[in-house]
Amino acid sequence: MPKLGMEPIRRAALVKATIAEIGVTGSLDVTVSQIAKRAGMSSALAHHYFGGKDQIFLAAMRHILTVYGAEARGALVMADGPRGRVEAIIRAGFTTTNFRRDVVAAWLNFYVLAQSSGAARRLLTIYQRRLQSNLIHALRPLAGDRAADIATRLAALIDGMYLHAALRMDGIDNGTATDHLLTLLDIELKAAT
Amino acid sequence: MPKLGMEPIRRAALVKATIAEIGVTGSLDVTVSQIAKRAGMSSALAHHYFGGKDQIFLAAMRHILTVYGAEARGALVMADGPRGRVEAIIRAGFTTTNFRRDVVAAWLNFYVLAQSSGAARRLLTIYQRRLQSNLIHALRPLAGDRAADIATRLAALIDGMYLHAALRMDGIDNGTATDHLLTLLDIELKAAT
DNA sequence: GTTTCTTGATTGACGAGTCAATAAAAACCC
DNA sequence: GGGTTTTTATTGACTCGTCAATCAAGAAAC
Repeated sequence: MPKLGMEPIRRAALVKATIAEIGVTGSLDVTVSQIAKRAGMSSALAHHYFGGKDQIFLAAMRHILTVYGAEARGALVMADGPRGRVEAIIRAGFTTTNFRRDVVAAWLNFYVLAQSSGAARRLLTIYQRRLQSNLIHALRPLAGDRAADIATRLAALIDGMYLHAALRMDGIDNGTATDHLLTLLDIELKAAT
Repeated sequence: MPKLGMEPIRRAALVKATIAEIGVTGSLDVTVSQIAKRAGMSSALAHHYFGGKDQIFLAAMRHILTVYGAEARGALVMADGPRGRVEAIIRAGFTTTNFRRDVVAAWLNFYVLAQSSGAARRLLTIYQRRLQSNLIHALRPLAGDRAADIATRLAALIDGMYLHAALRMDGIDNGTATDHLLTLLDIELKAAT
């Protein structure tokens, strides 16, 4: 039965299954057995490849971050001009792939975990810094000194809208969320003295 | 030993202890025993008064919402003019009492829980509607038809800033968070055609 | 025959919820 | 008022389930 070179395949399957299972439960209260079963293997194998539950979840989150980063970078090179770049960054977070039910669930739990887990916090910091830096660079030609300030507000509104859209608060979906974000961008740039 | 009329006292102690314990753990993975111990009683008594873990946590969250609501209402009546009212609403969420480490932790976990628990979601909806409605009423004299739209953005930025401040993302604390929110208010009002 | 892969079985711990039993106050009865 | 019953408060001990992590052993490739 055993074929060679299974490690990367198994790892990928486990990561995928972890995200799916978190999506179903809505929380990190997911057993290794559930994950392993969905990934088509025994729980012992999951432990064998990842060592422990925490590391499985961190790998899953790292994967989400990677996909998100790749998508954002892709949109960034296709974008036209500074304004288009900011738009691309804003839109990246609300793509169908980055806004799937299970990915959203993972993100929310990730925020919670970042309070207590150093590893999670570090990962979050990386995401945050990258977002902030991308925004500032794109905004600089449009807003000069005010770029950093605007970027902070935009970044916070991105997360806020993501949260509201995730929980369908006030009937917000990813479409209206991006609309509001682009509106904010408009008035921020208009308000440049 | 047993004194009469203990129920409200015990309930309050358990609610308080629950929030504290969530603050320490950072998650809802808190045992009833831990909560009960901190509240100075046996875990059996906690079950006796609340029935189950879920209900203990819901009561804790209801308490946080109540305190927040009271504080917001109080600030609202003291506020001067429409603009002052909006400011009061914004500031209420970042008060020292509403921004304690343990309260923040409870909020984050509450968002996660709202994905899967109907009761939590209902509670969140109430909070959300009240915030939205307060904002709209305060904004109406200042922005007319645009009030609803602005309120949605403000509400989302409040939650976003709360999140960023909670996780100390980008060095944001509750002070700078409110600054950014007031800045958004300024430029939203300035952008009125 | 050694390395890679795989799992069933097991262990050990932990935790939610229940229950029977104890104790004190209150209410009732004469 | 003294005795009895009922109500409220309280807990230690226990049940039952779950789950992370380990391990020894089997099977296939090399």
